Amino acid sequence: MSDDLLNNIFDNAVKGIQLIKNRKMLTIDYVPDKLFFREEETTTIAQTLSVALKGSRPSNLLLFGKPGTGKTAVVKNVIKKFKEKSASLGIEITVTFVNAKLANTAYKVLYEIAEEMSINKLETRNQVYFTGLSLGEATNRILDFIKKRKLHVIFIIDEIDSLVDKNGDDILYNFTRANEQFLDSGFITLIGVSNSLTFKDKLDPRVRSSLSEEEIVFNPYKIIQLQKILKERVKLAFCENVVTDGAINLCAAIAGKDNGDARKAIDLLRVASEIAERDKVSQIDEKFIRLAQNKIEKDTNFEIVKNSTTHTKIVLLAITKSKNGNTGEVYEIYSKYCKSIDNEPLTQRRITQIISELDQLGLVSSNIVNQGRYGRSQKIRITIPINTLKESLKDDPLFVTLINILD
DNA sequence: ATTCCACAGGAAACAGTGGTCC
DNA sequence: GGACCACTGTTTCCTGTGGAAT
Repeated sequence: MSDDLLNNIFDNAVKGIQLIKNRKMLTIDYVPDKLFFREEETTTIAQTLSVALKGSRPSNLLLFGKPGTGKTAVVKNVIKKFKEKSASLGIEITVTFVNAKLANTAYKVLYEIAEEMSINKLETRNQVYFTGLSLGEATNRILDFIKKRKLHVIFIIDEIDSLVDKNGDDILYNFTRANEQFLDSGFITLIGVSNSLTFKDKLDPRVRSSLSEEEIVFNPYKIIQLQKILKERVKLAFCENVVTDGAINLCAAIAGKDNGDARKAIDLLRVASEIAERDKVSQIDEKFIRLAQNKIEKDTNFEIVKNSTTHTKIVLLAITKSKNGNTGEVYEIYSKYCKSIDNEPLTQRRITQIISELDQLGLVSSNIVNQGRYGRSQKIRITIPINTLKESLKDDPLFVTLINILD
């Protein structure tokens, strides 16, 4: 191997090291203390919890805000400090954190809570199994565990709106009601984190009044705040003068337009830095932010389509081939394609549902149009590039022949 | 004013799967 | 081993919708 080649490899490696000095600062979920600029909200949560501790009574909280507004990060940070302070006062606090979107059924939420409380490790009987128990039995086992050990518990339920939407508020009702029985020996505090302000309307009035004791709204970050957040991260993550002011401003502007999503801003910066590294460029400017934006969009769409079910993929093909884009026509084409690959078509009702799911994911756009005498339908059109669709279907053996219709 | 179209979308039920309990 | 439970994906049934046609 020639000296030149070796020199080249090591020079590039050094360049890479010079570009980013702390990768952790560019991961979305890593939120360093005091770097999310939510002093007011942090104070309110901390004060509410202090009151709970002083009075040894529950003090439920609801946090609202669009994705990427720092709700989860703030609450995790406050709870961490709260736990430390309580421990120094000799009070043990048990905290469970469950994301109701990931644990997407009521039972899974209970199971996650039980796991976080280590019920299955600490108990030899009355464990909360992965499945097989009724909701009531699982709830009772958790409550018995709390009662027996006189615990002070904080349940944090992230994306709580998703839990209520799908499963109603039974769990929340049981926990808020159970509290009345445990007040003498401990308390259960519920902290709900939600993306939707209107989800409260779906709650039982008793749950609502109890859960909404304190509500905190996280307004979307303004562009200027996003710039501040990015500048702090850049200072810690990159070497000096690697990221231009223009790049930071563009990142903030793009994320600012998208509901003030700080997560998106940081993600853009991370991907831009990866592209710059790959291209062996030592400075990140606006051009790389644009490239990152395109890459993120393309990658997301590609992954969604690739991991979709066969029927969803056929629906996407049918939409691309539909002239008018109305539901009837799409369904007709879809059925034809199904038969061509020996697949029994699903019902139109289910296809309507799939189209609406695709709409929510941003892969297609659909608008309801009323054509009077000619009925009411949707105008559906595909929003991702045909090439992305083709790429993501390429490796699916079922689509070997069907994919040719995209040419 | 009424009818009618072509659906949208909610609710309930069902089938199949994978688990626990007694 | 049968009763029971939860979950997912789906079907079936049904009501609602808004504007052109009559």
